[in-house]
Amino acid sequence: MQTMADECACEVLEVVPLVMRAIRSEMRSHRTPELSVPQFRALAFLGRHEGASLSDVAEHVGLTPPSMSKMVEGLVVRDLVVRQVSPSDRRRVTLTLTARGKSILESAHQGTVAHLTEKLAALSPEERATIVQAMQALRRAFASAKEANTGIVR
Amino acid sequence: MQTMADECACEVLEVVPLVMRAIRSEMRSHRTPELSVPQFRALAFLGRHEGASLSDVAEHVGLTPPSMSKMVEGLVVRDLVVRQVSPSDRRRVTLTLTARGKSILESAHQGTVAHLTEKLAALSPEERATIVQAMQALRRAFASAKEANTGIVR
DNA sequence: TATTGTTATACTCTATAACTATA
DNA sequence: TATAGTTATAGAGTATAACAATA
Repeated sequence: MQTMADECACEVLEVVPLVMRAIRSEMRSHRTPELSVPQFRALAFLGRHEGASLSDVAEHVGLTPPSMSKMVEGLVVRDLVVRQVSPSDRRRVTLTLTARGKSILESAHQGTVAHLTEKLAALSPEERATIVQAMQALRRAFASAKEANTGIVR
Repeated sequence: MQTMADECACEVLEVVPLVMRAIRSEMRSHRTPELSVPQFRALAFLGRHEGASLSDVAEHVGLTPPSMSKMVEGLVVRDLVVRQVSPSDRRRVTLTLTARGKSILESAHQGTVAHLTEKLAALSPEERATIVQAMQALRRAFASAKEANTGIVR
């Protein structure tokens, strides 16, 4: 069903940047502590993977190690993340959220979800259910092989 | 159904950045003529609205006029866009795609759709149909009142 | 005076290349 | 030699403020 896959791709290409723009602008607004989307994603990853290394986070967020090193430096200065040398392999660093980091991650998440929820309230319950299903499918299609190894064939 | 709207927002917040990353990386790859996502969106808008002013494009893409002015300067230098003073109101500029601009817009669109299609091929036809429906709903929820039609003409 | 666009300036984000420390 | 991370440097991309031209 090649036509359908193409149509689907076109729709995704048109709509995803639109939604992304809303997410970014909310994330950077002053209603919520100011975080860029990659910063938010890095904090969220650390929330789920306590003690991850710099490379782990870089790979998940999709940045090069130097860029991530710089981002982490900023997060450490802002007291959102603790960076420690790993005892077992002194080349590695171990990253964890501070209490403040956890709290700010949570606020940013809440604020953004609230804003999206407001927009989604214009839709019907059935449409929202469809969106949930679609997001789950897209997650399987686009998740990196490492983090969520589902049925992605090559 | 507040819970559902919240769940829906959470899913969107997790998955949309993931898909966006794939779109961006394809857009900037060398398979397709290198364009940033905002550049692509500006060209696509000009494809649909020939002779639009700088402010029109800035508003659609979501940039300030100075930023758009700079972007347009780059597109003019790359021979993708023509910038002319409007005869009726000499403060305005009239922007149009060059033949090269049209062709590069089309290549970028094709290349990105092909890449997305490849990823979506891992899903079932039913799942793709669900995604199409979800995208249509999201478009309604997030499109600016002014320009509901964000599509590319194919 | 108000509007349209540009210039000047500064800051964030990202990359590549070269380096340090450790294994 | 290979790996993990950092530093140095450069280039987009974006914003705000100030300006010029036109209405």
